[in-house]
Amino acid sequence: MLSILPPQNTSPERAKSLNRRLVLGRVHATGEMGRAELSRACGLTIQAVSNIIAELVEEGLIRETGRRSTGRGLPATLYAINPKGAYALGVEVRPNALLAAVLDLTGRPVLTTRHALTDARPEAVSRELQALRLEMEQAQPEAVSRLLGAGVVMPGPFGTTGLSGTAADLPGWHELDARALFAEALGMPIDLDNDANAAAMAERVKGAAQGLDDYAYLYFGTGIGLGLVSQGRRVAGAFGNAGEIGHLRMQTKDGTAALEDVASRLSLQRRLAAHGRDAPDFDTLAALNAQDDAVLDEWISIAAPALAQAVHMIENLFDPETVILGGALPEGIVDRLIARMALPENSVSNRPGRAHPRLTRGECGRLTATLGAAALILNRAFSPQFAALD
Amino acid sequence: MLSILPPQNTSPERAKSLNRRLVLGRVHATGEMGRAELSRACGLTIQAVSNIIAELVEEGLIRETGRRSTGRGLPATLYAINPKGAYALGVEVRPNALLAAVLDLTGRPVLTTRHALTDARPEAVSRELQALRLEMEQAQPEAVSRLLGAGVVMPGPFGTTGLSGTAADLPGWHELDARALFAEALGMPIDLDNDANAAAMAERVKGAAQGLDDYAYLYFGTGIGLGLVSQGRRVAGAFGNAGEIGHLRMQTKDGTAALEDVASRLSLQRRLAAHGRDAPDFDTLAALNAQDDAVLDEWISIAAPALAQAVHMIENLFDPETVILGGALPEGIVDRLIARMALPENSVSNRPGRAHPRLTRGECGRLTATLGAAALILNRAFSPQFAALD
DNA sequence: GTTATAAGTCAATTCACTTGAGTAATCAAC
DNA sequence: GTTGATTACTCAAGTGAATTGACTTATAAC
Repeated sequence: MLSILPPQNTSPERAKSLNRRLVLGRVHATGEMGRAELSRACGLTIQAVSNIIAELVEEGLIRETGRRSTGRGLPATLYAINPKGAYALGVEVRPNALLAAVLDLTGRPVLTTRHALTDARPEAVSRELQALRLEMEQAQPEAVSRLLGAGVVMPGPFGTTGLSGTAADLPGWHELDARALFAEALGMPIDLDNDANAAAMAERVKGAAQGLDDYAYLYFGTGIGLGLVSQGRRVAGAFGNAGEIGHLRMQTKDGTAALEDVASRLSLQRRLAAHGRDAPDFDTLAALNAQDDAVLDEWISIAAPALAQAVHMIENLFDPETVILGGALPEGIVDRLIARMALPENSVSNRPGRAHPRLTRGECGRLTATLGAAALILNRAFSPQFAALD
Repeated sequence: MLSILPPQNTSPERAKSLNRRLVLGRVHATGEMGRAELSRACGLTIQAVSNIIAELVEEGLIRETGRRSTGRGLPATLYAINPKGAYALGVEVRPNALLAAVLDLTGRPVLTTRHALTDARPEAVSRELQALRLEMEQAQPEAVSRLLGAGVVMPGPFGTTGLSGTAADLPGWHELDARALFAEALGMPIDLDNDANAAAMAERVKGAAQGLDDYAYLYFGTGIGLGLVSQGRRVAGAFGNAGEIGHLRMQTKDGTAALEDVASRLSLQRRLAAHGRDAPDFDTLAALNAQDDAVLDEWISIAAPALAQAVHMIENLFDPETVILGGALPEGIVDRLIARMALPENSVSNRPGRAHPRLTRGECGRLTATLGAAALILNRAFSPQFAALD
C-alpha cells in the first residue's frame, strides 16, 4: 500500500508530514508554483520547502513543469501535481449497484465501473468488492499499485437515529462494521462518509469548489442531502450525521412539505408516475428536459421555491462563499432549478461585491458521489489537519 | 476574497506551542491529571509531558494538587489549572452600555463592571475604554498584569449584508476598525466575535458545554443568535456571519414569522407593551416568571414551538451533542421554554442512549456574552489550533 | 519479604527546521 | 556592454524539541 507518508511517532516527523501536506495542498490549489512562492505561502523557509520538494519529486507526487520569469531575478523553477504520482479509489454503495472510480492525483478519473447488486447485504457487497478488485488490477495495474486508499460512500444516517428506517437505508449495515468490512475486502485505509459530504469534496478536489474553504453542497441523490465545508474541513456533527436537510419542512403553496418530498429525484419520479410515466433514468431525464416536458416543468416550479428556502436557511446559518447544487440530476435541470430559485434578499449572503455567485452548479455530473468518495482520500493528501491521523 | 489563513506549518518551537496548548487543554477539560495520564491522552512521551509540565508550573499556569493512587504502582502527581496563573478580559459593547468582565484561568469572574454609554460611536467607546482600564487596574492590579488578551463582543452581522440596517446595529462601526480600535485602546491582543459565538465559548470554558466538541448555542440577546461549535472550533462562515438564525421564518398558528419576531426578548417586550406594560429589565422578567404572569405565559406558548422548529433545523443540519439555550433571559423562563418545546421525533438527534439531553439550559446567566468574550481568549490558550496564531 | 506494576528522571540521540554565507540567472540603467 | 539591483536557490552548520533506553522510586498483591 502506497502512503503519502509512512506513519511515524517522532514529533519532528509529524511536523514534516504536516508541512508536506501543506506544500502539496498549495501546489494543488494554485496549479504551478516555485519554491520561493511556496515558501511565502506556507510560512516556511525556502530551504525547508526545497527539501520537501526534493522528496515529493523523488516520490513522483509532483513534477517540474518549466520556469517562470516574473521580471527581474532568476526565473523560478515551477512544480505541479504529477497526475500519475498516486491514485485514489472511490466506492459508492447503492441499494442496487456498486459504483467505483479510480482518480489520479489531479482528480481525473482513470477508471469508472458499475457492478449491479441484487443483494445489498454486507456479505454480497464484500463478494462484489473482490470482483471489483480483480477488474481494477486488470485494467489499471499501475494505478492500483499506487493507491492511497479508498473512500466509501453509503447512504446515511449512520447509527440509530430518529430518521432511521427510511427507504434509502441499506439492510444489515452498521458504521463500524462497514469500515472494517471495506478495509478488509480492499486491504487499504478507508474513509467512510455520506453522499453529500463526498460530493462536496469532489467539487473541492476538482470542480466548482476548487480553492474554496467555506461552502455548502446540496446533493440530489435519491433524496436530498447537504454537505458542509467550514475552513476546509467537513462539518460532520458529533455523530457524523450533519446535513440531513431532507426531512426539514419547507413552505409550499398549500401548506408545508419535507424538502425531499418536493425537491428530490424521488419526488420527481413520483410526480411522473402519477401521470402514468415510467421511472426515468438519467438520460431520460435529460431528454425530458430538452423537450420542455410539462410534468418536469411543474415539478421544477414546486421544487425551486422549496430549494430557495433551504438555501436561505443554509446561507443564514453558515454564511458560505457559495451553495453548490448537483448530483444525480442532469445539468440542464439543475440550471433550470437555479434559474427559478428566487433567493430572498434578507440573507447574510446577499452582499455587494461577491466573488462567487450565491448558487453554483456542481461540475462533477452524475458520478459526483462516486468521484467524491475518492476525493475524500485525495483531500487528506492535501490537508495538513490529517497529518497526525494516518 | 482576501483571507488571512493561519500559517499551519510546524517547526520545533511551533510544535512546542501546540503541545503546550494540548497539555493545558487536557488538564482544563479533565480537571486533575498526572504526567503519565497526560502522556497517553496527548500522544506524547512522558518525558515530553514532563518538560512541558515543568514549564507550565514555572510560569504559574498549572499547579500541583496532590497525588492519586489508582492501584499498584507509584501514585501519580496530579496537576490542575492554576486560577491565578493568567486572566482574560471580556468586553461587550451594547448600544447603551459597555460591559466588562475579567476571568481567571479557570473561567471564574474576578471582576465585572458596567459603564453606561450615552453614545455608542467608536470615539465615545474608546474614551470609555480608558476609564474601564483605569478602574480594572485599581480593583485588580494583579489580574490586569497577567492578562492574556481581550475578547470583544459586538452585535453582528459584520460587513454589508442583506441583513444590515437592523435595530441592533451600532452606528459608525466596521469590523477591521473595531479590531484596531480595541487593540490600541486596550494595548493587548483582541478577539472579536458576535454574542452567540461568544456565549457558546463561555459554556465551553466553564459551564454546560465543558468537554463538548460539537454543540450549538441558541442565544437570547436583544434578538436571537446561533453559536456553532464543530470539533472544538467555532463555525464562523466565510465572512464571519454564520448563525444568523433570527431572520429565518418559522411556522406559527397563523402563518409564518421570523424567529426573532416571536422568540426573542424584544418580541416579549413588544407583547408586554401591547398590554400596556413597561419594558422589563432582567429582574422584572424573573419576577414576572415567578408570578406566572399571563402575558409571559402566552409569549412562551408562542415562542416555544418556534424555537422547537429552530432546534429541529439545527439538529438535522449539525447533529450536535446538545443544543444549549441561554443568554439574557432568567433561568426560570429558559427552563419553561425548554419544558414547553416539543421536539420532533424525526430528527437525527433523536437517538437512543444519548449522553446529553437534546436541550440544555446555559449556566452562565445574564452575563453570558460578556463572560464569553473573555472565554474567546481562554479558549485560545487551551486549543492547539491557535498555536500558530499568536 | 518478594514481586509485579506504574510513575517518573537522566542522558544521549534524532529529526526537521532555521540561520547565514554564497552562487546563479535575469532585468534595468548608464 | 558593463554594472548593479533583484530574485531564486544551494550548501553547511546550528538549534530546538521530541524520542529512546536505561534507571529509580513508590505502591499493591501474594
